[in-house]
Amino acid sequence: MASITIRDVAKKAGVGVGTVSRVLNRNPAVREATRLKVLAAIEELEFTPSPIARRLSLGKTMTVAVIAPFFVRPSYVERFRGLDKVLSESEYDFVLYNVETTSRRDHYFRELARSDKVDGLIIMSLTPTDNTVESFLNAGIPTVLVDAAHPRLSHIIIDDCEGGYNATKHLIDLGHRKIAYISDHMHENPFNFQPVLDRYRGYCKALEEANIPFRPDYHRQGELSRRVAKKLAQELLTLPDPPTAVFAYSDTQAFGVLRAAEELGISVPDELSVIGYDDIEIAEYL
Amino acid sequence: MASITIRDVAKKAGVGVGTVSRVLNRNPAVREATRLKVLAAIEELEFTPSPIARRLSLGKTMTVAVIAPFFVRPSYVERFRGLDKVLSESEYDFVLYNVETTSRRDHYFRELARSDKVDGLIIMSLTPTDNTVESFLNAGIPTVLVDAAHPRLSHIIIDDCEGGYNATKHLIDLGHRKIAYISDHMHENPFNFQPVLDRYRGYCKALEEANIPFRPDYHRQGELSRRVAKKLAQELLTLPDPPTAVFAYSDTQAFGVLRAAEELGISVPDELSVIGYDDIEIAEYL
DNA sequence: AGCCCATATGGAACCGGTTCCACAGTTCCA
DNA sequence: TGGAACTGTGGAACCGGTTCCATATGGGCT
Repeated sequence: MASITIRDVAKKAGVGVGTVSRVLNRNPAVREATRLKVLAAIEELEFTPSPIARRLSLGKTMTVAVIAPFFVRPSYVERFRGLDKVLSESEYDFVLYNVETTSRRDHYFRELARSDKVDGLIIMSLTPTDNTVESFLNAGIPTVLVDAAHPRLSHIIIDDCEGGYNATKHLIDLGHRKIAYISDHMHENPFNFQPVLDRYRGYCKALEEANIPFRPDYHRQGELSRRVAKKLAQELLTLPDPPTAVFAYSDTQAFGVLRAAEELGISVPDELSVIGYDDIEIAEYL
Repeated sequence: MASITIRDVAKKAGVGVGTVSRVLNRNPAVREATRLKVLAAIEELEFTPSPIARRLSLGKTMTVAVIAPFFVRPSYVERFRGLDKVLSESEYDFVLYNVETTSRRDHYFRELARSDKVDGLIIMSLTPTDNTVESFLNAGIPTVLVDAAHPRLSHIIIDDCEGGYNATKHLIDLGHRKIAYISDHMHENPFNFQPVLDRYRGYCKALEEANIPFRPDYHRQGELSRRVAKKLAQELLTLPDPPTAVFAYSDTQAFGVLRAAEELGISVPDELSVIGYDDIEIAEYL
């Protein structure tokens, strides 16, 4: 309650505030005897330093922000686990900013470009504009993009074009020629998700290499949900000339495809090959 | 960068710092003309107030902490979405503390009992000791438990005993008498998860009411994973007198049961009834 | 003994807000 | 016309740390 400050400790230990601060920060220029006196006072008063005051005088926030769209999706959750693992061993907190609309995204981008709001920024699957990037750089905030790229920022990306290519190639190698692709929306794609475009490019490239003409009726787009994917798969599988294989943009959608096949009495993998993407934990069920 | 403070604004607008602060806080005791002068200066200098300094002088942290075990599990992720929805509309940030070991839990409990670390605390599925609760109350930190209870704290719980009862009763009503239960570990249960014990009690209660004797060989415990649940289900289904229905503690485990049944060529639901718990999103696939 | 330097320590100033007290300027009524 | 009451405003003090400068102390060297 009535909080105990470094000054109380200093008084009790009969030293100056600077000395207490040095003890707290493990500054070696403190005589052992003094250090013990201070530690005893800290112990006795049950003093713990105020992180906020520390942040103010240090000019650091000890906070890393993570901006991610749709953070309930399994592939993000897995990444958070990794972040947590590293950050929980450090002094840093991590604050999650979930983005579900472009206005929310822009809001956070503006907000966090304040140099004193966060010390570091991890942005997932969102590509900031040049102006926004400029504002991060000006504010001196280290920023890393994951699943997105920008020439002036560090980034980690998956080669989704290669991934889409490999998935499609695999189906071709299995002997398929009629390969459909169910993807997320490519054009009304509010965040310009790079992976959506890349996997599609990979799909086209693999077809082209195998001299299989691209069939627009084999490419369906829809919201990233099992329900919608199931509907799209039904459309595909009831075409006069249905595909023999389906490449799904995400594992979630692959489940929808499986469900549709099941309902239509089409056996997987005997009559239809299905391939997903992401390898979320539940995928093991397949 | 060279950050702009409220004093710079005050000088530029030709007013005192108190007035600038009042404008920022929408204090009505400021004459309109003055307010406009201040706003113009703010605009011109591109001033944005430092949240940390604000927190220090306010003595509030504007932060809500959420402590949860195994936050990658779908049922938690769904809850975070709800938290995010509310908090993102407020001025508060939310910081996630993931607990995977008891030492981590105790660490956070100790750490966060500092009155100046967070303004509020949400604890999921973990039951703090009386001493810990005392420390939260002393520090004046509003605390809410979710999926756990304590006489001195607000809490939200699911009646897991009732849930376990209903699930089991449903199977009994379908005509089953040989009902197995696959649960999480009940005794080497590091966090004393209440639901684990309650669902079990509900299961026993339903059996008892129907005069079905409890059979220890029908109750298997194991780690909360599909893989382990599958193994346990295999054991159950290959008993000399196998159950005709399985109640799984979680949906994740129910998937394991389905997988085991499939591999053994046992058809669900014709030859075996399976019921899960939680209704995570993927469960719809069933 | 006298001087210099290294080491330890005290404490004021600072980080950038908020708050509260004091005071100036108006308004209003006796 | 004097003064009480009210409104707006300036700015010092404060929140609780860190940092840096000044000073005290002690040892080693000539």
